[in-house]
Amino acid sequence: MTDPAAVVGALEASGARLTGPRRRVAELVAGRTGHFSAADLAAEARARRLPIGRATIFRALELFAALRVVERVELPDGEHAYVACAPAHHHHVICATCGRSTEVDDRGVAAVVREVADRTGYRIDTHRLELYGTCPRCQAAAG
Amino acid sequence: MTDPAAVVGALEASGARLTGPRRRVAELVAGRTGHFSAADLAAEARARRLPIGRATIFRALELFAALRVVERVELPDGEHAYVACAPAHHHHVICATCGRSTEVDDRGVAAVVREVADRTGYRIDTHRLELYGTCPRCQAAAG
DNA sequence: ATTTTTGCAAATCATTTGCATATAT
DNA sequence: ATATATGCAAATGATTTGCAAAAAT
Repeated sequence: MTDPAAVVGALEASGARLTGPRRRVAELVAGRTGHFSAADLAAEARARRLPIGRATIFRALELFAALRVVERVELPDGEHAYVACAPAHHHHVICATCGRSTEVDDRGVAAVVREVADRTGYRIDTHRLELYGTCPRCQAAAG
Repeated sequence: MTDPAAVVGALEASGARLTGPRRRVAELVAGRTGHFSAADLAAEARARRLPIGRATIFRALELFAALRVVERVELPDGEHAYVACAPAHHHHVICATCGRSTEVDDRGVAAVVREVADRTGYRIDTHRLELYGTCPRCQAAAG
């Protein structure tokens, strides 16, 4: 549950046009707590009778990803999904039970990256860390 | 460039049947240094006139992934690919230029995972770390 | 003999694209 | 006005599936 305004703000800042469909996609994205697929958003749009074309959803998500207000992740089973996020480098922990995702800052990871670079001789430009588990709430529920 | 015998051995150990097509896929996989897609293997099979159906390649890769002799990764651009690997927990550094991949052990990552668990309250079951950069050879080539 | 695996072609699914129209600036 | 974004429907591309035939145990 992000603030839709954050997404809208990023759009304005980027110079991209603030259109109705994009606002609607932003709203759908902001309303999500966990990870979601393009198809999920399309289904919700259909259910809520929001006028947004399927292609537009893909294009909006691509744009949002470029603006870093959304991040594309791969779930452990190989499926593609997106999560809403703050525009800074970070990672996510994803709950396998409810799909909720929580952001994690870079602390510690940078050191790992440095060490890997030293040990392998690679120059490392990017990395991606995804963590999967059970969130506190689902642990309590299962408890 | 893995040993095809390693893949074959894993097959035997798992109780899966050791068939001609699977041997051939194992050989194709073993001959790869970097990451590859199912389509890459299919193309090579076609070129070398190895009799393997497209569906069988997908099925074999799925099996190998379950046996952990291959790992499915997502490249920075979102494409799916596979890399051959030893059946233990580890990560990969992938060269953005030549596609070569190098395995990295878990050192350091475990600590990061622990810290994230502490900070977020999640119980963390799995994680995936992918690193992208330029390998030593390509750095040298680029001058 | 029995069970698993294969190959093919058809089906499915996600994503992309062309293009004329509509909209934001 | 002008550039950009949209919607649709068609195209693409990857992966999956049904099913009868083939091969491994």
